[in-house]
Amino acid sequence: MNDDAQLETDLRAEGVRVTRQRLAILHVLRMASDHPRAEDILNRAKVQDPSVSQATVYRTLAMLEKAGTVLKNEFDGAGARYELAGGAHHDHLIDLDTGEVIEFHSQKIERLQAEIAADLGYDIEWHRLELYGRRPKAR
Amino acid sequence: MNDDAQLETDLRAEGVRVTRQRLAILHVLRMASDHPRAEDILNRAKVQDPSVSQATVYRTLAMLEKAGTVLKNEFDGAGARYELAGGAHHDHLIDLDTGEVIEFHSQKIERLQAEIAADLGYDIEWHRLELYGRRPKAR
DNA sequence: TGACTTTTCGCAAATCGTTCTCATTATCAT
DNA sequence: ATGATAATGAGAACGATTTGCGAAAAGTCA
Repeated sequence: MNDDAQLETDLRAEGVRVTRQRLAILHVLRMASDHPRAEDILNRAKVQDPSVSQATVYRTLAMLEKAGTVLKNEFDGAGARYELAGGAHHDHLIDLDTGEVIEFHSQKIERLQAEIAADLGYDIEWHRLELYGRRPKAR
Repeated sequence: MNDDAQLETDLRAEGVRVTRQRLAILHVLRMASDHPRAEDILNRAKVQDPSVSQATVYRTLAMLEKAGTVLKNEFDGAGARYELAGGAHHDHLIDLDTGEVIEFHSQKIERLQAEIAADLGYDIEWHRLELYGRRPKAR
């Protein structure tokens, strides 16, 4: 149901112009099961519409991020990696050997974070929790 | 006891040449109670030794990081911020209004992280936990 | 559909923090 | 002191991202 046509409708609802390039980028994000970088998104979008440019990818991602449609992750090393928002909140575990990104969520940790911040006199606006590890070699 | 002279001794022990610039940078780190950026470190080090250059600051920080003497934090926005290692492990809470960095530690969260990773079949190599918040305005 | 206004686009140049090159200088064991 | 070698300063180079600008599309209204 939340197909490309739906995404298009959502864009219009926000008074944003629907362009071929934007649809191509959104399509890429919808299809992605990994957490692609801007460069990956550009390459994949070009398959659908060769006219998409780097600048447009960045501009569109920034715009979608502000709109809350995509999440921008700045993991360790290289550039940012993106994912479509929409699901439930989650944190990430990055496989140091493969670069694979695994999503997880812990209500307990979230609660503890809020407690800690409260004790220090703060309200959390957002947080970043990333675990970097490797799968132990079979022995 | 862990004064500049001590730091110098440590450097020599690792077979590293002790230069004026390196001592100046280490001195800055020792005096810093905040989490300065490379640029701040450069400016402060220049007070003690005007000959220190940007390149040397980065080279020295990279070297000290590898040696485990300093910790490099890549918080949201701008560039990396550094701190002398040596204390106990801790995570950070960044004040979104002032940029101030507050350190905290939670054994419970650490434990939960390890559990989660284990459940997913991973050993954590390191992690990054940052809380971004603001002090609620008095009302 | 055509004429018009506004947004978006592609391209190339500009940023920004950081890293590298390389000729010169400083450190340290002798 | 002297040489072998490592470290330095200045500036160019880098990689990811952003921006300025004239051209090309999208949305509007008749």
